[in-house]
Amino acid sequence: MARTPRPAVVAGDDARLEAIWRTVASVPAGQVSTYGAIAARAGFPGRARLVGHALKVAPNTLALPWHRIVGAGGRIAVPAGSAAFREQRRRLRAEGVEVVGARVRIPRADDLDALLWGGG
DNA sequence: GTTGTGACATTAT
DNA sequence: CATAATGCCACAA
Repeated sequence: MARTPRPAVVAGDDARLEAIWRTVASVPAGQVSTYGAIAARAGFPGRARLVGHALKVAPNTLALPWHRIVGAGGRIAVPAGSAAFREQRRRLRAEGVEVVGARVRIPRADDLDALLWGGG
């Protein structure tokens, strides 16, 4: 048979991205989450970078709330001053999220979303 | 196959 | 709060 073991319908990489996309989409408006939390929720603890990559390669048609995903401590992960940064800050503020500099004023965002997802 | 970089996290200093 | 070091995985050259 073919010596190219290249499964056309392999769900290796795509499956992970889909899982992450779904988790990101599950973040409620007005609430922010972190890469680590999303990764853990998607089933990939410790793979925060994978989340970043997933968002980067995420098709625009999914309309994922990427602006609700911030770094640890509510730190915006995009370069301050860039178009993405302003866009994210603008969207977060539009959803009632207080943004100061390159940070969102959400106390213990990690614990909060974890509690929200774990308790209800 | 190695190296460098990255929309990251955590711990230590 | 900033910097350095380490871990983690995916991708481009």
